[in-house]
Formats: sequence, C-alpha cells, structure tokens
Amino acid sequence: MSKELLALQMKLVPDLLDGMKKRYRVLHHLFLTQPIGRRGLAMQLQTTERILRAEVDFLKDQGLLAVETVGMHVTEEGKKLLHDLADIIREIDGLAEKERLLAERLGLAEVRLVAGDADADPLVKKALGHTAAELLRGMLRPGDSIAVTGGTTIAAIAESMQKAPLGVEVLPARGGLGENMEFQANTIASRLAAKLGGTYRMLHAPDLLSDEAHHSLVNDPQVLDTLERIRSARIVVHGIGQAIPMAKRRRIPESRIGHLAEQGAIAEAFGYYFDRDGQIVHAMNTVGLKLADLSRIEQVVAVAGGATKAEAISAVASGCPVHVLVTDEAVADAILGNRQRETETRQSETEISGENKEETVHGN
Amino acid sequence: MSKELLALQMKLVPDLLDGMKKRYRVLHHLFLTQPIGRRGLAMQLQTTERILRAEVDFLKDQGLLAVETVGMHVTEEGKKLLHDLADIIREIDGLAEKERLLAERLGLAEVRLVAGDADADPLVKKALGHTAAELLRGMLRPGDSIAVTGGTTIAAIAESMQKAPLGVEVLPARGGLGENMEFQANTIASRLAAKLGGTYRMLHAPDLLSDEAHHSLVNDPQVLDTLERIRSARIVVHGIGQAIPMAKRRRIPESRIGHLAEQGAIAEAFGYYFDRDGQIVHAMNTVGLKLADLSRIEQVVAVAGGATKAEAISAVASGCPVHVLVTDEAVADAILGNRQRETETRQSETEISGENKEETVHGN
DNA sequence: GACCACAGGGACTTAAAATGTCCCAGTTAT
DNA sequence: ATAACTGGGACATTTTAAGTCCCTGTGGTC
Repeated sequence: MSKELLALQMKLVPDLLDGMKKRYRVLHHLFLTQPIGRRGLAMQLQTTERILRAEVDFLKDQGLLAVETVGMHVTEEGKKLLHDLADIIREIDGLAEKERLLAERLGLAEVRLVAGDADADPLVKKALGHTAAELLRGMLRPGDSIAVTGGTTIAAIAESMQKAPLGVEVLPARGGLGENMEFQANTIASRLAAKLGGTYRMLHAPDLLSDEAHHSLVNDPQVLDTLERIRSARIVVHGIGQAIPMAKRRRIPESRIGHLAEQGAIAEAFGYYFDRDGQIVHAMNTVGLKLADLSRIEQVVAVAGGATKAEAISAVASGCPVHVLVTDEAVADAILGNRQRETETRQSETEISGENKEETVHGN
Repeated sequence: MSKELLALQMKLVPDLLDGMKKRYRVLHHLFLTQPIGRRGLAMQLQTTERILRAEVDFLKDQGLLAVETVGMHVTEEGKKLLHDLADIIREIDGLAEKERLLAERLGLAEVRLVAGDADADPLVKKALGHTAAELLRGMLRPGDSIAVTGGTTIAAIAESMQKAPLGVEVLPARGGLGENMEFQANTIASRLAAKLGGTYRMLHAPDLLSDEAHHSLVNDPQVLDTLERIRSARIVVHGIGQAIPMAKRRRIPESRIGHLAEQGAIAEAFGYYFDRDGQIVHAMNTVGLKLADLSRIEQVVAVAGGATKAEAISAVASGCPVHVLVTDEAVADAILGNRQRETETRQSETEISGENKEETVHGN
C-alpha cells in the first residue's frame, strides 16, 4: 500500500500533497464541466483567472488536458490519471476513513463517498453519478439485468456511464412519476441501456394507482412480464428521497401529507415511507419493485447526496437491505455527527420530529 | 506498492517530487557529515547558504534535524524517515532498476546501489558503508560468526554500524597488510565486534609470507584455531581491489607487477589476482580465507565502489562466489555500459579536502 | 448573415516570494 | 587568546507569481 509513502511525504513535502490535490481538483472539475473556458473554470473553482492559467498550462504541457476553440477538455490520459488517483485523493482527504466509519455505522457492505455537498454544489451530484457509474460498471457481468429507479441522481449515473458493449438488460424499477420526462425510471433505463449496449424494457404504468387500476394493470401480460424481470434483477440502483417533498411531488393530498409527517416519515424509497429508525410508516400502492423483492436481489445500490437528505439516507439504509451506498461527504458528516456544517436550515435542537421540521441531525 | 503513486506524481507534480529528492538529499548528506554547520553543508551540496537555509529551517520545523552549537544533526525521527524513504528514492532515481539489471548481468542474488561515485566524492564511500552496514545488520543472527577483510570501505562499514547487543563473533579474514592500522582486517574486526556487542579473534600474521614462514605459522595452535573459525564463518564481508595498485601496496617487486599486468590481472580479492573474465591469474601465498573456503560460506558480501574499480568488481563478481554486491552508481553504469557522463544533477564534488596517498581504495 | 458570448493567448504592471550577501554573537578546539 | 566554526538576523536584489486588461477568433443563435 502506498499509505506509508503518503505519510512520509506529509512529513517531508507537505506542499507536494497540497499541490497534488489542487491539480487533481482542477482536472477533476474540468472533467465534470467540460468543455469550458479558462475564466468559467476559474470562477467555479473560486480562484483567479491567472492562477488557474498556470495550472492549466501545466496540465496542458503534461498532456492531461487539451485546448480547443470550444474550450478545454480532459484527454484520455488525463481521464486515466483521474481514475487512478481517485482512491489516493480519497485517502488524503480522509474520505476513505469516513467510508469505513459510515459503513460500520449503517451496517453496509460498502460506502463510497465523494467530496462536497450535493445541495450546495450541483457538480457534486454529477460526481456522485460518475462515481456510481464506475462502481456499477465494475460490478456488471455480461447477461446481467439491472433495475433502476428515477430521479436526478440516478439520471446522472446514466449520463456519466462510459460506453461499453456489455449485453445487459436494463429495467425501470418503478412506474412513471411526476412530469419531467428526463428523470423517469423508464427514460433512465433506456439511456443506460444505450450506454451499455444492452436492451431495456419499459414499464408502461404510473407509479401510483388506485386499487382497481392496479389490479387490472398488474394482470396485463406485458406489464406482468416486465415486473417479473424486474423482480429477478441481479442489481438494483435506486435513489432516496425525503418523505415530505416526495409526497408533494406525488400530489398527495395535504391531509395525507400531514398524516405522514405526524407518523415521523422522513424518507422515501420504492414507494415506501420510512421514519428515522427505518420503520415503514406507509407503503404506497406502487407498480414496480416491492420491498419484499429487494431481499432476494444480489446487489442493492443506493445513490443519494446532499446534507438535507442525510436523515433520509440513514433511515433507508436501516430499513432497506442496501448493500452499497454512494453518497457525499456532507451526508457522511451529518450522519457521523461531525458538527462542521455551515449551510442553511439545519440544526434544530428538537430531537422529536416536529411537523414540518424535516431536518434534525440524526446522531444515532 | 507505491510505485504507481510515484508514477502518478511524476506526471502531476514533478517539481514537487524533485523537491522531495532535494530535501532527502540534504538530510541524507547531513546524516553522513554530522555534525556540520549550515555553510559547510551548503558548500558540500553545491548550493548557496541562503537556499540551504530554507531547507534546513523547514527540516528543523518538521523535527527531522536539530540544531546545536556544534552544528546540526539528524534527529531520531529524521533517521527513521531517511531509512523509510531510502527505497523510494532509489526507485525514483532509477537505482532500483539498475540493481536488477546489474544483478542479472553479474549473476548475483542481490545488488545494492548507492548514488554517486566513490572516486569522485568521499561521502559516497561513507554511504556505501552505511548501506552495507544496514544490509549486514539485517542478515545477522545471534551466534553468527562474520569474517571481514581490511580496507577503507570495509572500515567504513564498521564505522557506520549501529550499536546492537548481538552475540556474534567477528573474525579477520586475512592477515596484516601495509602499514595503516586503521584499515587492517584485525582492527576492523575488533571495531565491528565492539559495535555488535560481540567477541573477536585476531589473526596475528602478515598477509603474505614466504613458504617456510607460512608453514610454521600455520602450525601455530592459536593461528590454527583462528583460521578454523574463519573458514566456518557464516558471513564474509570483503572488499575488492584493483590488481596493480594492490600489488604495489604489497611491495611486490616491479618485475612481478609487470608480469601480473601482462597476464591481464585487473582485480584482487583475498590474495587472488583475477583477469577481466574472472579467471585467477595468480594466487598469493596468503594466511587467511582461501578461495576454496568461500564456496562453503553462506553469505559472501562484496563491498566496493568507485568508477575506476568497475572492471575489478565485475571480474571478482564473475570469479568469486559472491552473493551480494554493494557498490555505487558509477560502477553500475560502467558495467552496464551506460556511457552517460552525468555531471548534471550529481554533485561535482569539491575535492579540496586533500591529496592523501591513501585515497586509492585499498579494497581488500 | 450578423451578432453575441465565450474561447485562448498575449502583454503589462504590481505584489510577493526567493535568494545572495554580509554581519553578529556565541561556542569549541587548539 | 585565537581561529574556525556555529546559527540567526537583516536587508537589498533578483526572480517569480499573480492581477488585470485587451485582442482575435469561433460557434451557436437569432
């Protein structure tokens, strides 16, 4: 392991590690925003144009990024370096340690963290997607079937996924929800299938139904077939939502929402609402993957980030049989009880869940 | 392995890696010359006082060196770092690769290199001694008996050896040779024994004898006993000399020296003269370890450095059953046929220190 | 086809850091 | 005592980094 070398360098050339982190950060940020110009990148990285220029010139000389009229982009060599360096940077930043702690705390097989806070910086969500995509790609085997839910985070995974001709089948884990086409499970499944050179199935159904509609729909042969396939997926990739915002997005009546809040619902996943202890307080009548199916699935990958989702993530990790969690540092800090937070609308002292107070740092 | 990390850093922060080498070099040089002042060190390192001061201030802040009125010295922590970093610096400098190549070329089990040229810089000999001492220390087991030859290089090993209460017996591998007490095998054996908390035996005999004197001496009970012990040593540490300079030091008649030269003698070890192919062209009538005894010895360690000895070292490595060779980079380059005369980053030594006649290394 | 926003690169001034140089007071070995 | 060291302070000078603005070109959009 190269940990000893890092320790030695920390002692002998501490600025080496700083410089390394700095350049990694520039290259990584460029990777997430490319193509972009020098000024835009400088602004995003909170540095000046001139100072960034020095870094860019260097990285260009090293062949790690290339400059074109449309802007700069990371070269193949740069991407390789970025990938190879990811683990080391995580180690230096102490993320690796937090991953271990969080995995232990939540009882998960694996936790993967990215730096930052998805709430504060939209790029963190992109990084989350990229990390999850690499992780997913690493666990894929030919002939696999993968079920995915919807949401912006899961969409980011499909977006970041590198093209590869793997013969996999991608399935939507749930039906249609809300209006935005972009973030539907169906859409994401098709996108992901395109990236992975695989096939996909659609689940032509709304997520939430009345009983009779549900009954008739589930008896539809095509829907039935798709559902069958979903339940036998080897891998599930899903997002985690906050209970109340999710309920509102679903256009659930105010009275019901109030009831959910009273029951202490803070998290949503697969149509189930969980309280802070991971107990199910409500189960919607959804079409798609059921909680009972989940336990038979080999790899359940949860992906979600942003400090405001910390409690929700913690709850779902307890209540669902999740194997791998991909999230961000802000979430890890919140769950682990690190008080180094700074952003908005947090830190209510009331330990008991209030009606609309959806955020209390869950010290566990 | 930390090799990948080094490769990445070479790409991303090459200048800082140089900084690491630079600081290592300062600390290492200080280690070899301590206690010494800022100015003296700067002169030896071919840099200016001010520039060295910056390095020293840093190293002092890091607790790697300490400053006293007599000068600076490396702290315990600094020594540890120096030791831990040695392999990595060897890797960066490409010495590790040369070690592999040289071991293969000469058919040795192990080769250990130090940077520089012992001919050009007297400190390289000290480094050679330190490296050999660490290596020897690593292979010592309680109860071992070690035979050592004479010479400045082997003396440097005893000098650098860290004190340790190992119960070993140290023996002189050969008799007295020349006048300088400091570099006799007997002297070195006693020194080394003192460092290793062991016992030693003396071989009260000149290295070279007439036949009748040899006969009578070898029958002396005490000499016989010592010789017996020498032959059953587990480890032998010996130097390598150039044939002609060695013959002169032995005051061999000019005619014989001419004859040796005609026979192509270029190397000397244990009283044997070798040509460039490792063939024995002459065997002196010596008291001490014989070549025939060598093959029964478990660990034969040859230590010698300096570009002018390259051929001699190569010859002895072929002609003697050597297991481990400790030498310097200049020798490795010469043997491997690297014709790069590097006066670049290497310190072009300040040989102002004097023109001592003993400067020709008396390698055996 | 023209416009506009953003692209990279050049040029220049200014600020800051690194370096060269000398001096000083103290300690040590002779 | 003296000579040869030591480390630390001080300061002018050089070198480097950084801030700022401008110019020209390209690509997408109206």
